[in-house]
Amino acid sequence: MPELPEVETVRQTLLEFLPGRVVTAVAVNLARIIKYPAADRFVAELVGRRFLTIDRRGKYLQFRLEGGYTLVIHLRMTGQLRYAAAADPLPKHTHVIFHLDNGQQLRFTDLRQFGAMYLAPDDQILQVANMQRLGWEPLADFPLEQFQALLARRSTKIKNLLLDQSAIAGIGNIYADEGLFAASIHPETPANRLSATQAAALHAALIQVLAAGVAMRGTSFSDYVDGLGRSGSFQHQLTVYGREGEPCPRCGQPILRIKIAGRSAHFCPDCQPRLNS
DNA sequence: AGCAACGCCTGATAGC
DNA sequence: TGCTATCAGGCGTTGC
Repeated sequence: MPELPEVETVRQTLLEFLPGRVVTAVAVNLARIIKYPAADRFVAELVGRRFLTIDRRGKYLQFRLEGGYTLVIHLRMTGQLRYAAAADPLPKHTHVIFHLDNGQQLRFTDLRQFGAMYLAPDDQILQVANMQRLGWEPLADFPLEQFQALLARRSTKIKNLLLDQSAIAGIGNIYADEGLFAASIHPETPANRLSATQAAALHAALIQVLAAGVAMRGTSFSDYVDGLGRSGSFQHQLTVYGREGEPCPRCGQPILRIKIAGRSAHFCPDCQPRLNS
């Protein structure tokens, strides 16, 4: 599933090809992907516009367009954005195709149809895409003391807090589990039971695993590929995610998987012990 | 306000 | 073999 490192890798890939290109036509084959405005207006307002650059905020891609508009795309679980030649075979579940003035295409493919697109003037796009709620950008703006203070006033399980996009933007299930293992913290620990030292270790661990994920061009665990359809390689570095029953890379104990708030959490029971009452 | 459960989706897999 | 049930989970919504 695309999290911060995967979305960042897609951004970097597409940045090599999209700036300067003009949208000549847009085919919307599944209208529910277009959240705002209605699909016909979405198409009408995109055609003729030129891509300027691409930004990322959390797991959201922001395509800056000529004329003061921004196109926001969220890949959710299985979304893929690929730059391809018009003659390349069209993958199944391709729901939106942006035709470009050089004959190439930007294609959005999404097996589970959870992905989302928004188009609005620059000064309205954050509200339209509900991005104003997003919290710290962990690789750019992640103040340690404020993170420690947030943990101290929240009682929810730390795994839930890491997945809360209004706290930290861009962490999903894979990097949450990997960060907690790297910091030796049990995923069900109440946030306000962590010491300042543990919070600092978690802060450092999150930055470390996210940066490693970017350096390895993402985790291709199931569906993820970059803007040219290429796999990442962080899946080979995973310590706990998807490794239920396999030995912990640190101590050899079998990795456990439990459910926390409906999501799976993977951890080592020896290296990530529960706090004593 | 904080927190948790549910719905949206399809393909892979488990179980009968 | 072929069917059905379950699971995967990001985020918006709903409700406690």
